[in-house]
Amino acid sequence: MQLSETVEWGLHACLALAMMPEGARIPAHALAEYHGLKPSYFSKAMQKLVAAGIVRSIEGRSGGLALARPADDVSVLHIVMALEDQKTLFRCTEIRQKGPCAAAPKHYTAPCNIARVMHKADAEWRRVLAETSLADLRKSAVAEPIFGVNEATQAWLSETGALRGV
Amino acid sequence: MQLSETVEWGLHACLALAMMPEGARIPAHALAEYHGLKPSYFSKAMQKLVAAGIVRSIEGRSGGLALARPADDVSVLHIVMALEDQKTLFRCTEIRQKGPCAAAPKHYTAPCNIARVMHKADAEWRRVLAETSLADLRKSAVAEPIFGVNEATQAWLSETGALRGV
DNA sequence: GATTATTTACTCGGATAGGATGTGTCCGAGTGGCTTAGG
DNA sequence: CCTAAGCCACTCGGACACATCCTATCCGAGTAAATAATC
Repeated sequence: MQLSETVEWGLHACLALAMMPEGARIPAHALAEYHGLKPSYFSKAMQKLVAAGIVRSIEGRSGGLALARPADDVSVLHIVMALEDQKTLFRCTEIRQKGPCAAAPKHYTAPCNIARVMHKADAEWRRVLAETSLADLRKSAVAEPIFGVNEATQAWLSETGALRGV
Repeated sequence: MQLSETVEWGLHACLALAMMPEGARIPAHALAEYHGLKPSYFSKAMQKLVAAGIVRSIEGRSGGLALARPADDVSVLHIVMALEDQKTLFRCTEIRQKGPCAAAPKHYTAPCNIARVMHKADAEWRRVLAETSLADLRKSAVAEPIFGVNEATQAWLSETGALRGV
């Protein structure tokens, strides 16, 4: 029942993309290496984000990945749902309509009280995730830098030449 | 990432147990048949609830299952967590500490902003589930009866003799 | 008739397969930049 | 020197294995009731 590990990857990757200057792009394998992740599987997660219209892929020799929309228009929920195939946490199979004592289907109009609670919790979960955008994450990330990481990142980017289109 | 189907089973089963008179018990296979579920796998879900101290199992010839605690002391969250092995939805593997640009571990004190958002959403999800107890579910279930189900249930119980210890 | 030992039917619980989903890897199609030949 | 064609390196995307967890099933250990034997 746990979220796929690619959710964490995708969130960190999107945050990194949001930190890049406008018009810049970075290859998927470089983004994976930067985060210490397996490039092959990481690219699969990126594919889902591309399919969802969150990330844009530039093909060709100096291609790479970039955000497809402004960071304000991408919420954490968008990313999570894209990577989890838009599935809800709880699924109601209407077992109350099964069994020897069930009534005719016409008598079941409203969802049962159990499904109501579960869906309410689900909605609250999504609400929190929808409240935070990539721009918010970028803002707090900038406000709370980790010692030396920014410098090391700049050096690594210029050293490897992973950043294109600047 | 979806919750196990046994979550729905366990919730409906616990609600059914909460509807029973004090001191009564019902065999697991009868509870499964009543809900139209596969008895063998259903019993596994019940085992988890027994291990969690939510359901009590009475052994022997006229044994069965019953709630181990008053319905007020069992929340929906308790049941869900028992069936999902107490796991959190999101798991942070601290990938920010990996990769070529990461700083020394001593510099990572607070959780990262991504983990904060995810855990906050997780907490809200749990909060909603913790707010509702089995007693609440029973109350609303009694207030919104489905046409004919109560009568059919009483008839089925006396016909099969599934209810013991009354 | 009451008590006790035995049988028996029925319960839960764990050990054991099968299937779906998440994880991991690889290679090919396609594109844009670089090289090079020509004007 | 400038232009244009061809080559090449590099990109993403999908096709292909492996592992883990969820799903499903069965059978055995153990218990309490029912039964039978005894006092």
